[in-house]
Amino acid sequence: MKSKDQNTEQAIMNAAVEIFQSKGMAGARMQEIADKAGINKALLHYYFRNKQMLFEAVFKSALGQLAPEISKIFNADLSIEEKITAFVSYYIPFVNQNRFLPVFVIQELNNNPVFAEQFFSANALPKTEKFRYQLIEASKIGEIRNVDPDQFVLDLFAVVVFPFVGRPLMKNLLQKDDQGFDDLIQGRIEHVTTMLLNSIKK
Amino acid sequence: MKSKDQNTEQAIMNAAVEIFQSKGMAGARMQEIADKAGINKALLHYYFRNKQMLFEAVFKSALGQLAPEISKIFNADLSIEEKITAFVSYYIPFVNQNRFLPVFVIQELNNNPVFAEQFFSANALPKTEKFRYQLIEASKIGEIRNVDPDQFVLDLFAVVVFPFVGRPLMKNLLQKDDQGFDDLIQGRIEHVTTMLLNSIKK
DNA sequence: AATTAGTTTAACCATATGGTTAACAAATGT
DNA sequence: ACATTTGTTAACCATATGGTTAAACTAATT
Repeated sequence: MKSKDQNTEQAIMNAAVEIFQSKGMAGARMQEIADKAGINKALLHYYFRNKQMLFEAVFKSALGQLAPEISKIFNADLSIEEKITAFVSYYIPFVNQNRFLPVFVIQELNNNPVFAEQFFSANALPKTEKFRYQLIEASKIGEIRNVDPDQFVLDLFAVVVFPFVGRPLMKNLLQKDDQGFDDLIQGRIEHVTTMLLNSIKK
Repeated sequence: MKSKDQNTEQAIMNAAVEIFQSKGMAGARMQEIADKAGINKALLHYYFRNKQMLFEAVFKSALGQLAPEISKIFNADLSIEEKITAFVSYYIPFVNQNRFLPVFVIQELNNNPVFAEQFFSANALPKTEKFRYQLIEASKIGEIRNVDPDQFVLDLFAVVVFPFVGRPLMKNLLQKDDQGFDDLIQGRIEHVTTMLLNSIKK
């Protein structure tokens, strides 16, 4: 085998990430991915039988890292504050390094029933029950403000994920350039942590 | 002219909304839209010259209602609390009635440069400067906690928009069925309002 | 009844696109 | 050395898709 085999596969994955990210599954073109990877289109089908399989490979590789870690945090033996802090501190930098993921997931989950099915059945999702239970208990004993745990988990993901999903929109709305928005993301871990903790403080 | 002309156009728009929402611009098929509208594909091109124009028509019709109202709220002569309350109370029900919008915007803004350009140049976006200025002033005089106004506006949109964008994801994560998630949305206006106000309270 | 303008359709066209084939090139094993 | 396996390419194919055309149909208008 040629020495290139590893590099080629990686080159394809990298190219696919970019194209899928910016065009979505439906909008992505195999030719464009091949071009960006600097190879022939047939070679794409040699490494990844078809578009769907390439798509899945790219996707799983990125998501496989994220979900278990989040699950671990939520189910660890930590206080609410610690979990929120850990979640935010882990999630934001990760997504910042894998910006294509959220738009990708959102996009395909909304558009692609086959994908959705596989996605959910692949136990890719973190379990949040324990954390939500913790919230209920804490509010019972008056440790935190009375809050619907479902709403709070929704808030948690919202403030963390949305900046990446809505980046083009918010960039414009807040009149930032790319640098300025990146700076905002940089400061987001701290802001979001205190803001979330504040919102449930008694 | 036949009496049907209005109905046909509306039927097309309705069909297009559904298809564009669930498939995105790239994934939508003119044939499918025609089928759903109960007409011939050629008739689609008779009413809307091409896919792009149909897309824009559908989009503008929905967004045209939203942006001005948001702008009005942010620039009105209201207190911070009143603005937050008004924003949340208006935005959530509206998006709930036009669920395709956020995914639509996010999707195309991330994928379709032509769309992005038109979208931003059409002054479709609310101006938030005044509101952000208000936040700065309020924190200066100690009326609210010291908070980065950009981050807060980001939070504002995040907690309001994300549930609709991330619906399939969060529905699963929180183990809700459609009814359950709708109930959550229902309670969201109140939750989000208090949570946001709480997060900046001294 | 004939004309006209607007509406609708079936059939068609050009092209883009996902995917295949067959042949060639480079490693690898024997 | 040579046969075999693996990697890579150019050319090709079938189909899906956006869009067009020309003719038919409908309903007012003359």
